[in-house]
Amino acid sequence: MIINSVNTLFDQALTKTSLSEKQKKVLKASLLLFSKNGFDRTSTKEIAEKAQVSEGTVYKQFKTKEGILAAILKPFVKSVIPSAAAEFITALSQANYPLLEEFLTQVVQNRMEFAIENKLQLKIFAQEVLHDKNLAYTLKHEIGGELVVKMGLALKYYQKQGQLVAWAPQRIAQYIISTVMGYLVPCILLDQPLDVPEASKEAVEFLIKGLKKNSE
Amino acid sequence: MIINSVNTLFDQALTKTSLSEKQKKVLKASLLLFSKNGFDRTSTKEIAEKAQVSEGTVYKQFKTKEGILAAILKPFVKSVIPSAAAEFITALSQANYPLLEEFLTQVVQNRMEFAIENKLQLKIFAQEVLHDKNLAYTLKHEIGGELVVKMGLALKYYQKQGQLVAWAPQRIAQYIISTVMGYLVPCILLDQPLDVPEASKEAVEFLIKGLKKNSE
DNA sequence: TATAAGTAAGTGAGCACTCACTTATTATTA
DNA sequence: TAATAATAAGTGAGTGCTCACTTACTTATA
Repeated sequence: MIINSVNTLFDQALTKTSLSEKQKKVLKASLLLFSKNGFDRTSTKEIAEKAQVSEGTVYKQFKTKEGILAAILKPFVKSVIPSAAAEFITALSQANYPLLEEFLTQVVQNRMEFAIENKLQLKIFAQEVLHDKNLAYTLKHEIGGELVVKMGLALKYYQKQGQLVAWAPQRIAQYIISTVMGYLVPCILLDQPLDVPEASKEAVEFLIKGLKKNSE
Repeated sequence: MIINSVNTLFDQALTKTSLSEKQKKVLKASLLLFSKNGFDRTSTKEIAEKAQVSEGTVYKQFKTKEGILAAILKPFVKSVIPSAAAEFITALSQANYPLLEEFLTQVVQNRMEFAIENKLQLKIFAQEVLHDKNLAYTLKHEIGGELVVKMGLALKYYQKQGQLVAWAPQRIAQYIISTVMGYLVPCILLDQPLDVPEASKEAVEFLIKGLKKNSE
């Protein structure tokens, strides 16, 4: 199998780097193999073959196999917080979304699209999180914590508006994330397509019901 | 570190087998090492050391390393469906067809306890699911499908009663599972304790709001 | 005494990684 | 501009090490 037009967002990110064509092929091949078979069940020989490159070339740029993994995951992880934060802010500040439902629809749909575009990286990240407690800790406290703070700003706005239950932002964020994950997990595990507009519509229907402030 | 009183339920299951003491120690050690470091990052030498047993002993009973994994996961996976199905039935019949909220509380609390008791196996299973698409397929269609059918019986009852929204049982089950998973994942990843009564109370509060039939 | 359980030193295969070398690209100078 | 030097990119046959698994043997049990 030849590697071409696999992961659009990933390809875009690659063009911005100063890597040679062969090195980019190494990263693409690694992304595919790691996500399919796992980091530990992928040999550097396999990577070289899939990238149509010698094994020495693999090691010219990336000093270790872990280095390849880092080169794949770092840009992804680093982009999660900024892109999500930006999404919350635009959704809010545009003031286009006076209703909680509109805000949620926009954010849920956008985050689902982001996840689908990065589903290979997400799968590799999940594999690593299950192997490395430090990474799990980072995910919860640094990434998760930061996201809750950013999202919390928006949530508090809707709580003041009386549209959203008065639960802790952390708790509300958890429900939003886990509900969205419910749609993403099968798609990531089985590499199936996801009807994002339909899924986000359904998810938001449930979330709104579960999170709206009951008029008393 | 010595292996003792680690996993109560696992220990109980072990006593029912015809394995020798040393073989049981092999399984216990493997359970701990696999869940902590992952299957691929655990060597049979490490297992033997942790079990205070020679490497040959490991291979007397379990012909391959995969065999050890199967001996750990099979009893767990096989018990998921029956124990859940039994729980749905007892939750319904014991309290003589309780309110949806009472049913959900009972089921959610019970399943959370089951998950916590088997969290090491669950973590190993998750690792494997991310590596093996066939296993992911089995999880979704055989295990998941079966559970939805069993749970669906109860859900349909509550739909007829007018207590539960008229969404597809598959969809409702997904929301229940993902909401519960939201509480379980951090605890499984970081090996932290979970206040099950509190967590299930919170989860049900949200689920009831999101899933109750709106009186029209 | 026969069968099972346990041992520890192998064994060969596969792995991540290296190194001496070749080829391509860029910089420098006549 | 052409020739050459200097640097970088790429190659593939190693290399040593770890790993899953075996085997010849010893000890315990029925």
